Amino acid sequence: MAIRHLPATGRPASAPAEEPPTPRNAEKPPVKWLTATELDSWLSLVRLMTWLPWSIDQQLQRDSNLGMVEYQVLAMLSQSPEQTMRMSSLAEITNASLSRLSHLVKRLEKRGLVRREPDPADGRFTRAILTDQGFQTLAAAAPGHVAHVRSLVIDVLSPEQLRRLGQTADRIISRIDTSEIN
Amino acid sequence: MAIRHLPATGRPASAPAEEPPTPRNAEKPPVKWLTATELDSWLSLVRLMTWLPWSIDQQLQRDSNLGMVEYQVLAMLSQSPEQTMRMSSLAEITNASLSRLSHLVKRLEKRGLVRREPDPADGRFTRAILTDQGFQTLAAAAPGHVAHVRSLVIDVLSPEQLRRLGQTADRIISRIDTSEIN
DNA sequence: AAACTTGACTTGAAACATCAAGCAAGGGAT
DNA sequence: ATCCCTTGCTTGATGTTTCAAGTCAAGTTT
Repeated sequence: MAIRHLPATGRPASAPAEEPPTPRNAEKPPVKWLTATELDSWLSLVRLMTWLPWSIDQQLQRDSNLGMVEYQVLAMLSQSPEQTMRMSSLAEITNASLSRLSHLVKRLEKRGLVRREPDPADGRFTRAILTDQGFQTLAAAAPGHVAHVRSLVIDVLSPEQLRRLGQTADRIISRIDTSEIN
Repeated sequence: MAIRHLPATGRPASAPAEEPPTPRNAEKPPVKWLTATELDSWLSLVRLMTWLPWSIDQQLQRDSNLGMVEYQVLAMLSQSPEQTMRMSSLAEITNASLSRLSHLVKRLEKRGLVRREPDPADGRFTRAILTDQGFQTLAAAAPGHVAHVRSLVIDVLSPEQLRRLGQTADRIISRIDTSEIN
């Protein structure tokens, strides 16, 4: 008797076995298990969510000694007026908790890539500021990162496929947003 | 002067600013930066990879006190003959390092959801075995998990969209596989 | 049959993330 | 003015992951 449902990752090679759904007994809505095709697609997506970030991290770490979130922080700062952003905005944009970001930025600060100061306008905010060295680091990391993203994603899909992928992603994200509100 | 490239997550609301590519000077291949549309799609994908796993984890943790990998471990075991798998297979399938899996399974073992024993056939392998209680836990967690996956992904896409999404994911994954080999 | 090598883990320390408090600045409300 | 309350972090303890060794069973060599 198996639970016919889900997450199994595994590189393409190993496909998960299929089985009939568990017998339902109780009176609650009888659980709409996934069909075989749905399951397949879902598992592909799970694999993607598992391996793609891993691969991106891998490349960044290896070539530039940066994790993806750290890269994002630097990248976002570099695009902001005065290379500056509030901690809270950075946190939101990178999906890091404030706490995580605080620790992380402290480490970046120790490495000299970022500087922090209280916002003169409102002392509650902390402004994170990209240093020169931080910019250099980012500039050095960017080409390799872009090349990697291209070779894994952009260049293996047709423009049309890529566009659709993006739209589908947005669709799912919007569902997450609304489901997380209540 | 900004680095015109990438990862910025942020909930749908905040869109990252665009800027011209950094001037190239050196003699290396001149970096094919992403076009605006490519960047958009890529950022959507990054958001998906950031938030979807987060949301799944969230639900599992809240309702069943399990992380996604733990769930996967239980699920994979439940589908295996004798509810048993070798650590190495589990590691591969869940994309956990052996070390991570070892720690993780130790915790599951402490919770009584899994048992371990050396493979009688070859003492180098360790077999992880789903306990009864582990199965109960999984069975209790599955319906909510499936419902969540449905509401975020399966039920918001047409069968055709879902199929395409899965295929695209596979395509990217296969690129990762080959790129990681060398 | 030692002496190696390999494969499959396990372990402990260090890096990092999460969680629960704490703290300080800026508004109100009284 | 003083007392709350909220906001935006920061910190320390705790938990998890990663990293570098270490262990131990099976082969392989010699």
